[in-house]
Amino acid sequence: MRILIVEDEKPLREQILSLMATEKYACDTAADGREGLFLGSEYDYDLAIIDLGLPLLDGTQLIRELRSKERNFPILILTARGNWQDKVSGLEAGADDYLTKPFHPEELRARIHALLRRASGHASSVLRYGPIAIDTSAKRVFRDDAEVELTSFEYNTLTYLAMHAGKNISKSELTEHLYAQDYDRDSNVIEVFVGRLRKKLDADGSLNLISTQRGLGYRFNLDKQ
Amino acid sequence: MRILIVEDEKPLREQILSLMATEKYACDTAADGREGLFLGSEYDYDLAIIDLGLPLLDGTQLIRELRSKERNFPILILTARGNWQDKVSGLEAGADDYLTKPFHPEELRARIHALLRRASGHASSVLRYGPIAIDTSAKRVFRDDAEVELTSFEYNTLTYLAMHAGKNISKSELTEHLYAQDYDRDSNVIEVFVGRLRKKLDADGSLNLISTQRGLGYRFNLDKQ
DNA sequence: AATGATCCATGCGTATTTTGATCGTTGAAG
DNA sequence: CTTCAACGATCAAAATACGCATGGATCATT
Repeated sequence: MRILIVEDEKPLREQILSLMATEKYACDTAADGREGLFLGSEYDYDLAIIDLGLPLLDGTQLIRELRSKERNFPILILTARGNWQDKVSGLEAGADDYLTKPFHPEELRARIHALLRRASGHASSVLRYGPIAIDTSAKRVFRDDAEVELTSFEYNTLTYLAMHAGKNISKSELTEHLYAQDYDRDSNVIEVFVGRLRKKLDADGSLNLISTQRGLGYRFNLDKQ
Repeated sequence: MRILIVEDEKPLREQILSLMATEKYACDTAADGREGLFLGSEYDYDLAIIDLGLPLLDGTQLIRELRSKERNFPILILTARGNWQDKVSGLEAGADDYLTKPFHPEELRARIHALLRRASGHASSVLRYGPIAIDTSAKRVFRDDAEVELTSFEYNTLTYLAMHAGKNISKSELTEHLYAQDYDRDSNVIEVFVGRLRKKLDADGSLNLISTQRGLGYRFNLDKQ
């Protein structure tokens, strides 16, 4: 999951960033609205966290611009306490949720998790695909009720594919969502991780869990239940 | 599109209903929260419009119940003017947008459109041309509901032609769109791929899927639906 | 420092793409 | 009605690019 953080106050920005890091989300940051607009227009994020009080381009305006460009990833806005009008104008501009500063890290984590879950069209936090179950809140994976230990990249790769079950996902789409901005594109990490996932979750290949469409990408082949 | 309307005041309910009728949406109505819960649990709507002030079961509670039952169609809530707390608790319960009463019919229409559009953002965008279906987000192609496996160049050639259905597309236009700039022009790759597409998708030629306009290019002959 | 995770380089096998040779079609000119 | 030339279709072989496995290097975390 790739997240855009637009926050002008450095300490808060860093705090959010490190929180996101513990969750293993790939993050890009912007310190003002204009930079946020650039990044948000340029890349396909899974979620954006936007402070409403921003220099150069107001948060509300930023959201409006992003929405008018058909960027429709979920947006969580941060507002100063008690500033009802701001929240509402933010929501009106197209934000999906808000959080008042100061906030508990735990709460931010929960809201982001909820937004990501909803955005992917899954209501429950346990995704079932035949014998494979993914608990997205605990970040644990099971095959036939036995837990399969995955590393965080293996887990992220799997969930991204599973949340787009049936679709061909190109390697570049995977790298874009699993890694932050500056990532060396020509590498075969993705192949390696897909290989590991196949080995760990479908060693004998009987599930045909992840198939490769040469030139088009990978496809998670189990139906959601 | 099927829409659930939960509103206790009869005049307003009728007004919304007639507005929705002009939009050709199929609507069910409920006059209280309990009835709303029954309908919302029973049927799979594309959207629900819910007034927060409801008899028998509060709107917020209704939303919570629906969400807990994994009904995740978008929900638009109606609130009395200036009742900030209500909006927020409604959004918190799982609503997607809100509108304050009284409202302009035009505004309700716009918001519903926006919500439906957003909700369909995750549905796969399938282009249908008679018996041929192209799922552009999954990059998969079907003929008469059976999947046809295409290679990436075959797929790209097909989608380019299909997205310009009815028009003559010259071979040079195709090469320009399928290849990076400097491509060796005198080659018959395109002919080969068109041949493969015809064989895979219309082996007996009964569809006349892609016709050749000698000297001008190729034409995809099915109408978009 | 030790452990585990992630990343990178290599070589191999194979699906896909490209080529080139040949054959079929078309439409205009003789 | 033929002939001809230009264009497109087809096929199989050749070239290529792609993905995979593997093992070792690097990086992060403890």
